[in-house]
Amino acid sequence: MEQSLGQQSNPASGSFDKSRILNVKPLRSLVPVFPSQSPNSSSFPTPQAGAPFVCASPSGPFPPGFAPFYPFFTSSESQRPFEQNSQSPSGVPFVGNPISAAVPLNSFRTPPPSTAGTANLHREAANGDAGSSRRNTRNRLQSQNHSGFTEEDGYSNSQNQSSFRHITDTEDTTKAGRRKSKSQKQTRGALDVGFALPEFDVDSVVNEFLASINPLVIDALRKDDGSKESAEYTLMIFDLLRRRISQVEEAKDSTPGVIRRPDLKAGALLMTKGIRSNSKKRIGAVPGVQVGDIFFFRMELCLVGLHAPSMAGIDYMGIKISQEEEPLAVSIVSSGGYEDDVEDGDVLIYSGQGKEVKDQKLERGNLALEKSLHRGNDVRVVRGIKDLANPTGKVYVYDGLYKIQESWTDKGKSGFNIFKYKLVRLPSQPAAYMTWRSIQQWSEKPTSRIGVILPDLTSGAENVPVCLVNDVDSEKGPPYFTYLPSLKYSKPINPVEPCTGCICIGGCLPGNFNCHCIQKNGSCLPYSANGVLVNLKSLIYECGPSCQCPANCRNRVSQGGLKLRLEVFKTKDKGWGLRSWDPIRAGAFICEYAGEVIDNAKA
DNA sequence: GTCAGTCAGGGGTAT
DNA sequence: ACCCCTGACTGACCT
Repeated sequence: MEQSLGQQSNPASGSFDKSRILNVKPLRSLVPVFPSQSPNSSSFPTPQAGAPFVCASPSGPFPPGFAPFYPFFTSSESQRPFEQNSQSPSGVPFVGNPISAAVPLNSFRTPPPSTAGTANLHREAANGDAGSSRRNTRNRLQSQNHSGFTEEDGYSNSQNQSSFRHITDTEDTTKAGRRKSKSQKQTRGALDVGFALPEFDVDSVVNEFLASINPLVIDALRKDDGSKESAEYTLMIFDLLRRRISQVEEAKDSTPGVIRRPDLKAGALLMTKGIRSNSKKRIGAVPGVQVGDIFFFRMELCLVGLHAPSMAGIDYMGIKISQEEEPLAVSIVSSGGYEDDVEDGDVLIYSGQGKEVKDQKLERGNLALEKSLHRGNDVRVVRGIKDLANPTGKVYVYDGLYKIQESWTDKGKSGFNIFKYKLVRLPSQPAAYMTWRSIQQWSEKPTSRIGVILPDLTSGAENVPVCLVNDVDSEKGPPYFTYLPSLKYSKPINPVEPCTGCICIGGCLPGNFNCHCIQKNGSCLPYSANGVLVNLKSLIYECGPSCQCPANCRNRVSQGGLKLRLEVFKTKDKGWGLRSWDPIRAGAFICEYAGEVIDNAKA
């Protein structure tokens, strides 16, 4: 996506808001990434003019010559974020709502100062809004209706009811459907809510979501099968859909023990709709996918055509050689499921497929790897690694092309024969997996990173250290720089109306429509179980000190402070920058945008 | 917090 | 129908 941001080196004209947020794919390496200088000949709607660091909102407004590059409907309506009931041209509520100017969060971690003004400010902020930003958001707050909902997400209140109403009338005659609706009734029966409940139906939400995608983008995805844009649009749509499904399913049925797989559901839907990239299998590099690209789900590998099987580790295809067709391996995923040997970053010892309850056979993927050894074709390798920043998750890194050098059979721990394949990485490919291996070392011992000036420039102000690094010249740090973990006000802020907290003793849970904080967020918890924002919203209400939920409540994500390993680093020719050692999922909280608050006059 | 165990899944290939 | 280096969830275990 960084390439979409512009091609010239002139500074931004200032005619649009740089603080707006994009839903972008995470950066893939520790190499500084800047907007591409190369001309873009894609069929996708991409900007023609711009500059490095130019940042445009998904929904505009766009500078001259800067076309929208967001796959959802945009209209002049959507550019007014405080508008009630914003609708797409087709009359469908926007799924990806316009995001207003970024709002600095007040720190919940620092104890309130003793002055009355700032104490009030703290209380106000902790109720889910931020001091000075409250003034910015007053319009929105005034647009709340009498039920206490904001209209911003397009799914609240009366619209909610109409959006979801027909679902209750829809007969689901499947077994699963009956089971679900039964449990849904039980859940609802236990609740005594004083307002009309929204009816959550995944199918309807999915249909609304799909309807909100600009058909031109879907058309372009089907025609342009294999480009950077098609891969990135596909992944962006997948992740937005996955998070939305996850949110709706949780709110609909929060019964413990129900295993939900929004990744599979979102993936299968996009597959059937043709929203995918490189649907035709091929040997070698995949257009639009670069060495070092990271993925968070196996389904993403399917969708961009990197590795087709949703679970299996070996992907292969039949290749006609002279008269006969023989299977050749095209890609493998090394994920630690077998006794692989990954000592060296450029060499991978990969075990054949077949669970160790009997001798493995030379068939399917194993046969394909054997044939590829003899034919000498390139094999794509994806490495699965533990996501240190998110212990429940895994990260898949595309590590480029390898060749199979030899194969043998070995006795596994269980005593059965397993096939082993030695794969060697082709030279002159950018570092990918090895970068992540290095980061794991740095996390344990930051001083092992080359060019470290300070292991923690926050001096302990954050939960995790932020490294200061310069491996390009001798400068010892950015000038005129003081680290502030939270907002600093030059004068006290006037208090605003008090907020009512929730009474969720054990923490706010999805589906609890009695929760005041969930109601304020449009009857959906804004965060997933691992703290990722599940829906595009311009304003989130977190729990505060007047709430009875604990500090680890799911609705207190930003209050947990920085969790990612960041580093401030020197670039070759563009000054100092900030990057992350940890992979950052779309929607994840990174850090508070803190600093000294100045008024217009001072600015 | 970590780990192993459980289980419902989807895409693709083989039959 | 079958295969498979998923991923969400649970509960035992440890610190």
